[in-house]
Amino acid sequence: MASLPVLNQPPRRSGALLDNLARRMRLHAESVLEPLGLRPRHLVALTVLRDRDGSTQQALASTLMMDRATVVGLLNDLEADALIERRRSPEDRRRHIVQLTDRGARRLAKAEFALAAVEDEVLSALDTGQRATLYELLLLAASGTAQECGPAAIASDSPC
Amino acid sequence: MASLPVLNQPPRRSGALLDNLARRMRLHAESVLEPLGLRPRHLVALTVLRDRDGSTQQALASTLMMDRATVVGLLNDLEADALIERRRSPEDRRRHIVQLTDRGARRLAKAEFALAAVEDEVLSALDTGQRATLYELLLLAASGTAQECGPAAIASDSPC
DNA sequence: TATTGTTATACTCTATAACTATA
DNA sequence: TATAGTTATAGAGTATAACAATA
Repeated sequence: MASLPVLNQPPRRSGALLDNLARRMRLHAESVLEPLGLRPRHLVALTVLRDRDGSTQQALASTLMMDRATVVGLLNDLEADALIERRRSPEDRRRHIVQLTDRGARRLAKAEFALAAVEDEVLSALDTGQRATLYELLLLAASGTAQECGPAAIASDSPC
Repeated sequence: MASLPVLNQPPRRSGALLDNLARRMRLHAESVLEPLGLRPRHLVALTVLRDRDGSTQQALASTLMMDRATVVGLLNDLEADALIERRRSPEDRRRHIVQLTDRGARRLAKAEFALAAVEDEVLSALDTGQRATLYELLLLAASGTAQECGPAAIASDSPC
């Protein structure tokens, strides 16, 4: 009978690799984003807001898997630079509707253009096709799940 | 003449997606790793040490893209739990050779086994084949480049 | 009473710089 | 003089809890 070598290997997970690669990308990106007055977490937020025009802060926090309070500070930065706008929801005046401004969209496009060099360097071991595949898988994984769970919900095993 | 729609799209980058997905994975992983006395960054270090048996702290810092000083604290945690060992290099007594202990290897395997559920949840939008592809691409990207650059080196544009 | 956004505070992770020892 | 590891300190990023406005 043939051996089953796969069973003898530890079950290697993507988590640690994902952590490591994200860190490399973030460190390289920081210096590129600095002249644009942005930090990596700002870019993540802007990217989400582009795809989802008009989000409440709460919904944004869920998508980013950050606390509401953390998002407040993040949006303050972006609003101070007029990259996003907050307006009260007419239906529910407790809510703020957050929207990317034209200026914000332009800044984001500029940042993504500048980040091409960073991606080239960090993903230098991947060819063009592999990079495209990676992007598609990341997009599918990130948007497909749509986990509306914050850290607290995860820890408490709530269904969310 | 046919239009070139691709040119009209902003050049979307993987960086933000990578950040977001890594964050989701990390948040979920934390609660699973807690009973094992580990944190996500410990797992990243253990994973590297398994593949590269006998590394100096400096080399480990380069791979993890962390400062040497940060690695010291990280290894202190792991050594206190006897998951890694430090011994002086005979050739150069300034160096510490870091090695995964048997106990450390067992703990890592245990953690990776426990993290299967986390990966199932965070990558629920991906089927088995897609997850395997993602793992392979991440592994290739992370190990292929072998960027021996720390944050300082990146910022200063040194060749490293 | 529950929810949205906000503020104030504390904690974790990390980088920077100064120190020791070896080279 | 340069390098490996360590220590001490400061900064960024985040979560938690308490608060105000609204539902």
